[in-house]
Amino acid sequence: MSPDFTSHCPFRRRRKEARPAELLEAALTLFVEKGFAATRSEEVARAAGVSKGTLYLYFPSKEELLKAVIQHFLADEIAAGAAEAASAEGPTPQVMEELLVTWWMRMYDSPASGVFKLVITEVRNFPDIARFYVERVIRPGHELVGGLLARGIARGEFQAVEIETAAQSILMPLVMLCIHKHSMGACGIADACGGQLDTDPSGFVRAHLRLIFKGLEVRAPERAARQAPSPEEAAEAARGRHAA
Amino acid sequence: MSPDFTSHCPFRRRRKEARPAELLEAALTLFVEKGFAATRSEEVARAAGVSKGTLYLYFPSKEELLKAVIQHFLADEIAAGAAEAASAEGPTPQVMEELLVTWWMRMYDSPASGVFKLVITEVRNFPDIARFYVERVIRPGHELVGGLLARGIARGEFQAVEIETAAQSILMPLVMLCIHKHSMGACGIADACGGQLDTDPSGFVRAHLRLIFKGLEVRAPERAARQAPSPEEAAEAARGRHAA
Amino acid sequence: MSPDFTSHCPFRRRRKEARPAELLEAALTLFVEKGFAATRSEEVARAAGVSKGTLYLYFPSKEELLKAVIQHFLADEIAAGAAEAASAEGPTPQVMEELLVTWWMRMYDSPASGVFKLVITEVRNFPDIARFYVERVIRPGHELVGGLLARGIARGEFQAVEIETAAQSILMPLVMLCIHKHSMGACGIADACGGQLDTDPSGFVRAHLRLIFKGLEVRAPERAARQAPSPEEAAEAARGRHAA
Amino acid sequence: MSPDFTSHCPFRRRRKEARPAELLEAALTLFVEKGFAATRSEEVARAAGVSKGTLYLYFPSKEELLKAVIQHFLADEIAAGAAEAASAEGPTPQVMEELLVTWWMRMYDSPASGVFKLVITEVRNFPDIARFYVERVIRPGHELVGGLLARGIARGEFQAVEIETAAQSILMPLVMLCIHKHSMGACGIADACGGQLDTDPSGFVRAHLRLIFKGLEVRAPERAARQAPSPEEAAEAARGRHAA
DNA sequence: TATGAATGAGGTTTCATTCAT
DNA sequence: TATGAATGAAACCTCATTCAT
Repeated sequence: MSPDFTSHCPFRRRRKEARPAELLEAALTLFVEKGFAATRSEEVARAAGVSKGTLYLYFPSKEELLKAVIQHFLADEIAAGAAEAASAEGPTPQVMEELLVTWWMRMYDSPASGVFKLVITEVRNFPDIARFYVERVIRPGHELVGGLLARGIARGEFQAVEIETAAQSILMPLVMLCIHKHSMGACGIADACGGQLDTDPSGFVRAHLRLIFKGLEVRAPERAARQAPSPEEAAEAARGRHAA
Repeated sequence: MSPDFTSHCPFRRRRKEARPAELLEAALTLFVEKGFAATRSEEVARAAGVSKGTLYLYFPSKEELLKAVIQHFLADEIAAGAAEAASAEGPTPQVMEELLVTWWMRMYDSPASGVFKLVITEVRNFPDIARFYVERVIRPGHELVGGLLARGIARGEFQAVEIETAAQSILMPLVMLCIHKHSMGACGIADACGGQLDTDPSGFVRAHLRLIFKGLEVRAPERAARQAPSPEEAAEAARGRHAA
Repeated sequence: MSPDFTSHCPFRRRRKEARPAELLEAALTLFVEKGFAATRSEEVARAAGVSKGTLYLYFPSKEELLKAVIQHFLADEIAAGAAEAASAEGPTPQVMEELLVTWWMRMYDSPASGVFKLVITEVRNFPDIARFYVERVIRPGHELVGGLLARGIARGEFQAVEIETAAQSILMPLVMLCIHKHSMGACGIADACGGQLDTDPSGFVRAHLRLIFKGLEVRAPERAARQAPSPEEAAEAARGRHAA
Repeated sequence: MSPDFTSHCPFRRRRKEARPAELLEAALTLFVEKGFAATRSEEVARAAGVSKGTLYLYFPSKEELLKAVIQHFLADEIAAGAAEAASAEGPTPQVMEELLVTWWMRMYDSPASGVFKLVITEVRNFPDIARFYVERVIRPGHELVGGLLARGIARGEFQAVEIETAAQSILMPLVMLCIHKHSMGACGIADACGGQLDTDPSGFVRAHLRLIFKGLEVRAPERAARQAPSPEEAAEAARGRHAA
């Protein structure tokens, strides 16, 4: 009865093929903003520019939509960046800093940054999510950081710390940065948590990593350095101080 | 004018006074587990051992119950612990370690640990929450840690780092530990994030703080001090490399 | 356990005996104001200065309270005034005017005036009410007015109109006056229906009765008193008389 | 942008357009019968042949449905009839009688007759209603009758009575007739108020108007036409005239 | 007798999902 | 393929009534 322009019209065809991705992105945004249960499926449809019924042509239920959202953004955005670590050259701290800052800020700026909040919120209601998340986010993330830590330790650049725990200390603030962006950070309370999180997230990531690298304590050797540093020590200290 | 018979009725009175706390605890547990929107108010009532109607004798709406939950557990549990910092004696790193481990593990083991997840989840839907949270949690927490950092710097124990940022690096993993407890950690996936988070949270807190204190990098003076590694040191390094 | 002062305390005893009447009056006021279904039984209790439970010591249910309210105020206030008609002396129009104005304004000023609105509102939900109302209000009212009309007709003071219908024309505006008091008249819209209803209800009753007595038309004989009617006027008057 | 398929679907469209009116009529009937608060919104839906949810597609709440009911039936039925008065020709009493009988019986027979009971019942709970009612019913009604009274007075057909008060005397029984239809009259008590109200409402309207036109009293001039009044009669008549 | 905490049936409203077009 | 009207289960909340004190 109503003529089907769809198959003849390249614009519409493009729209049709783009639909699932548009729906997923709209769903991610809304689920992250309001939570899964508090988001109405019609809102998702409207945000993607289609009607309620159309949503159900692409996803059989709201719950399947949630799972698809998480899979999609885990697969595309998060895992992608992790691969670049292997080929990196140079001193491990610098490699690690550049790699993590680059990787994480891409995450932070992409819609995928919301997935962390979403997963935290919904894992207990939809335990399937846990499997994806462990496999696609936690494991790759820890392998990336753990690999770099192991390399640093092997090369004598890092102390022989317990790798898993150190990876947590490194990664957890990065994850919190993304969570913050989509919770407190979206509430418009200026400087809620110390303004740097909102105003200069990559600066925070960098500062965090350097604190982890250098440590907080003023250690004996540095005080020793006042007496007589070796030439190597002096050079390294200079570099470190400069960078900090 | 009308005599208050309630005060003559000890059983009734005790229940009436106990009810709000029972309801708040039940509500916290369920809101943290399932999220606010996905928790039915009748579930809260049943979990507190009363009927649907009774809940509404004490809280005028589900939303007010949420706000009361957050206020109650922020006020009672979180802020309480923060006060103990001022009177501490001794070297700042040890003081800080003992204080934070004690404080945070009390949080972690109490129902209040769920508030972090709850706030993250709901703050955008109920922006009133943000104010409480900043005033009662974020600010006291940062003041506690920031104060200790400032003391350490003043005493020459710590390097002159940017206090706010360092406080974030210190606190964020602690917050993540609580969030983890109520999200992934409650999903029954063994070793989801490296088992230590679930099996030995206080060990993780301690290890995290020591990493922050000592730093990751092997700095020249340390190597210089030893010159040649002892056989034990060499063996340990090898094992570390192996583990990684 | 709680000492029973009631039996020893004259004030309280008086209160106890007065309770039913206080509850009935509070109930009437609220039922008239908000309607039966929209009035909560606790509101009635509070308005009477007792607690929810006490209401149920005197009336077994909200519905029985309604019936008691209507019976009480029909019996006491309305029927009472009707008896005075029989003994009246003098020309029927004056008797009628004085009697109806007096009787009705006592009604209008008493809480019983609300019963009309209440009955209209609730008869269909509680058909028992209809019986009371017909027996205690409609029949006595019509007998009062009908008796006076019959007397006037018998004495040649009134034309031989159909008594029932004329009684309706006389009484309906009086009933409407009471209804108005408790509906539009209570809405604070000045002059909603022509201000006289609100500002001078007895003036309205009197004017209404005089209009009924004298009629609206300027009749031929009156003009005849002034001058001789033209043939057309006579014809028209005849037609008018015929139509009547 | 998104094509409107609704317009291609005549069955659907017809239903969608018909629904509001069907719901309004069902709501009026039930609200008048049982009162607003005692009517469940599902009853309204079922009476209109739709499900609970569908009602809420057309009206955002039960309260808005009430307001829509009153607006709809005030606008359509009541105001409509009032316009016909201006163009009428002939002697004012006849014009008035024909016009009011016609107008009012159309009201009486239409569902709109219930609006009077509904407004009386609900106006104090929803004061917005008062404004509509005054503007759309009371004012037009009084203007219609008041205009005819003024015309009659100007032409010397009517005595110079106070127009507002006389309009009340004329209209109030008509309003009561409608109220009666939906309260006592619907209770199945035969002859509750004198059977004519139920069996011959237009007869009542006509009789009421004639009583108002002619008046009840047998007046001196009429008797004068027949024979000379006795001195007593003259005295009594004088007294009567004085009082008036 | 008087209280008011407690109950739970029942009311209003929402929303995931279906389906005729 | 796309729509949005329709549904009804289920959520939130109210309130008449009970009952231990």
